[in-house]
Amino acid sequence: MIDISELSRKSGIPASKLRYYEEVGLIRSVGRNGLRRVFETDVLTRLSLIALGQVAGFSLTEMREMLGSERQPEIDRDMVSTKADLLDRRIKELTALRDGLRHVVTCEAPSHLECPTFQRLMRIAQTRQAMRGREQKKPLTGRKEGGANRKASLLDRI
Amino acid sequence: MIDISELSRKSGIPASKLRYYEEVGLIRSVGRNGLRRVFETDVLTRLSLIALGQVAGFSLTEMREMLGSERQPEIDRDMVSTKADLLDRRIKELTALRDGLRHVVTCEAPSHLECPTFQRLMRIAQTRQAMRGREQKKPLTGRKEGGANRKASLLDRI
DNA sequence: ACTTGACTTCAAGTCGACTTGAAGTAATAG
DNA sequence: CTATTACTTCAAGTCGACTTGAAGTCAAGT
Repeated sequence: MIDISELSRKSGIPASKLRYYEEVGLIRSVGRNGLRRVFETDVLTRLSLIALGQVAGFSLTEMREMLGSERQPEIDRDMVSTKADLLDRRIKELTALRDGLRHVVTCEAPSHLECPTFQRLMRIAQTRQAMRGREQKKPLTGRKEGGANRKASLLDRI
Repeated sequence: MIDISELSRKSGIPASKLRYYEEVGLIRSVGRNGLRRVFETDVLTRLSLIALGQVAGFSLTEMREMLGSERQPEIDRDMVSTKADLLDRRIKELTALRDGLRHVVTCEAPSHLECPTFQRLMRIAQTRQAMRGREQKKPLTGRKEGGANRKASLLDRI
């Protein structure tokens, strides 16, 4: 049992962020001491899990769904698997990109625009541009109302 | 010489986005026909270049600096090189992550939290969390005033 | 001469993940 | 018994990259 400042200290996460995470249901406090939130120490693990998920490209919303509000966070294997595949594709793209960039640095074609490697790169970018996913997102909080659309997909993030 | 709707059609980029790009100085129109913007056809190349840059993790601000307002976009080799290195690091991270995720799917440790691979992963995430860059950003437009701080670094995007 | 349709500007909204600031409260130190 | 300090809430701001909407303008077609 620790309070928010200690959790903050131990996790390296600012208190505001912790409050935010609680607000959106990613973590929960087990009670209060006066006004002060009191957490169980195992939220530390959960926080690591969340940080990991973020690096892997999960959104907080996804993670809330995955981790559930369960005591023992049980991980959805299908979701993880899908994400791994997504990562894999992204890695391939980035690798092509990296090699392309490296090439650009050393390439001595009169102009990059005439260099075939560069042109292949540009085609990659175009392709990406073309396939923009259209999905419905449910808001994390209900704080700000309004209802238009922008359909950022997983592909944008990973 | 083409007008915006044709540029939009040919590039697959919505007109609003093209106007925005012009507003922030990424592309420029060579004149007007009435109110209508008129572009030179070679902005198409520039737009590909921009798309490419985005995939590579450049921000629009960076690209404005790199591409300059020059006719022949000359590319800054140092910047590209740096970006390639950044990409490289990111690729390594993502690879570790992907392998880790794959492992998680098949791992039969009683709980993921006890699995050493998983714990190594979590350490990666923690490390990332720890090193948050602090840099000054100049705003792209002067549209919305205000001056607090949030220091998203390149690392967040790539 | 007028309508139409495609453009124009400008301000404001959107999204996710937070941070910031003002105003309030409550456990502890003296 | 009051300060102090550390928390609390809630609304609003931030960032980048755009999109949306209202209101205006203009060239071309009838």
